[in-house]
Amino acid sequence: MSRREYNQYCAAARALDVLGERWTLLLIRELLIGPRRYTDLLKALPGIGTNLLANRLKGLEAAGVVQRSELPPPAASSVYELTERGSELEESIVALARWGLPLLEERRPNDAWEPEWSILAMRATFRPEAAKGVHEEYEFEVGGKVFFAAVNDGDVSTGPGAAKSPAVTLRADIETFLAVANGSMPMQAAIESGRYVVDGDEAAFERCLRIFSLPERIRPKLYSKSCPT
Amino acid sequence: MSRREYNQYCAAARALDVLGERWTLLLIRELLIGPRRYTDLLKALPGIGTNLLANRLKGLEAAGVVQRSELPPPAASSVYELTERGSELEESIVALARWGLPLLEERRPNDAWEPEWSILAMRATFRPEAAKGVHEEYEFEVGGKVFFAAVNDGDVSTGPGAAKSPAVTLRADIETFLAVANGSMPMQAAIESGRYVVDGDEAAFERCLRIFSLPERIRPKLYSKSCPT
DNA sequence: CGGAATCCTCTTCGATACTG
DNA sequence: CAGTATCGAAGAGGATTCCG
Repeated sequence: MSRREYNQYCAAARALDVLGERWTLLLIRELLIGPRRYTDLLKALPGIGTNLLANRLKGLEAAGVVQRSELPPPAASSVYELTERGSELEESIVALARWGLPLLEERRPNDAWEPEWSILAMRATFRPEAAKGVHEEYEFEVGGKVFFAAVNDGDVSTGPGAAKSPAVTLRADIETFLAVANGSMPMQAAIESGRYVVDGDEAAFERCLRIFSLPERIRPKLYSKSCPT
Repeated sequence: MSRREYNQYCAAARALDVLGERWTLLLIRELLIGPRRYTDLLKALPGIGTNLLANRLKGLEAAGVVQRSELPPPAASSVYELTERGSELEESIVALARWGLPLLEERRPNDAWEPEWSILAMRATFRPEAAKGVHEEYEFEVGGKVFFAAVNDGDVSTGPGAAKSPAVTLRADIETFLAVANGSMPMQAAIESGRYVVDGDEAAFERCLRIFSLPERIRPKLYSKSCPT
């Protein structure tokens, strides 16, 4: 019952033997954000089908990429999480995401979106050259979910939860957050409409925007769609 | 007739909508080495099946990742090559390959291997910290195929063909080259057996080995297999 | 011979239903 | 909540044929 393999003595092919099936890399993306229960994963991956999820988890567990762990008694439930080896996939997934950014354009009617996905997206849009000498944290609250980005010179770490001491806090509803993020709504307009709220140091806010801006080449596409003149 | 898509407003998911099908990333790996004719691709991807290859190429062409171009009259034939956008996948594929290196272990009986694959493999095993201050080229000839690596401080470029002015030239048959590369045969033994020939500056040779060595953590696995004592 | 289109079988996917 | 069982639909893989 061996999984289909490529039979090539090539590191990329061997990686794809483990990761190349449908859903697998998205499942790992989900676990990169943090440990998740089975049903959380089902919800975060609409369309996966419960048998496939179970198969993938089993395969990844056998491959040493994922492990189960039991939560302590009060919350008697088990979660899936990445092993250390699994966490090393972050680099690959962020690289893929970076390549995929120009494909994002506007959100389509059936597109799912979870605020947590920003946590990885920000690592993909992070521009080290704009972050030289910057040491500060930003906090976000989108659709009720809180996450942070901690910039440290040319480096960034992001995650769920609050920042320790944010220089700025940004709050928005999902639609407004996405419209600003993908460039189809100017930040200025969003703030004036009251649907985007910024608290904290103004200069830090400007830095935050520069550090996590989308690559320039995809902005024109977006603007030309939403502002056809 | 729409391809299966994930319907997630997420850069990684969008990238996988284009790249996630079976064979696609390996096909791109092949084109990263250089332009290829249809039949070259069939040979380099054993098992793909001609209809799948045609489908994948069509899909990637539609996605702007691959383009066809006609060679000038003498060699009246057409080749497939990556567009600029397609070439930007190098980072993602090298990241995947780097993650897959520990899975390589020994070559299995049915594993295909092409000398050209070293061209990408060397970008995956390249260790920038070992290449600080180094500016020189290495040339390789394996199974009759020639390729080079040009190290430039913390940077490397690799490709098919001869180096301009190699500091060292390494020559070996396929089996010996692989055995040394994956650590199951000591370089010393290979040279002494006469199946591995090194020409040029001795110090440069040592640097070359350090710069492109496999990560330490996978070496013990290999040695314990081949030297069970 | 290079570059596919067609046909046929087998596997995998995806959705729903069902179970501890 | 966390999966297993089932089954039609889509995709993969191999062989063969077709066209220039």
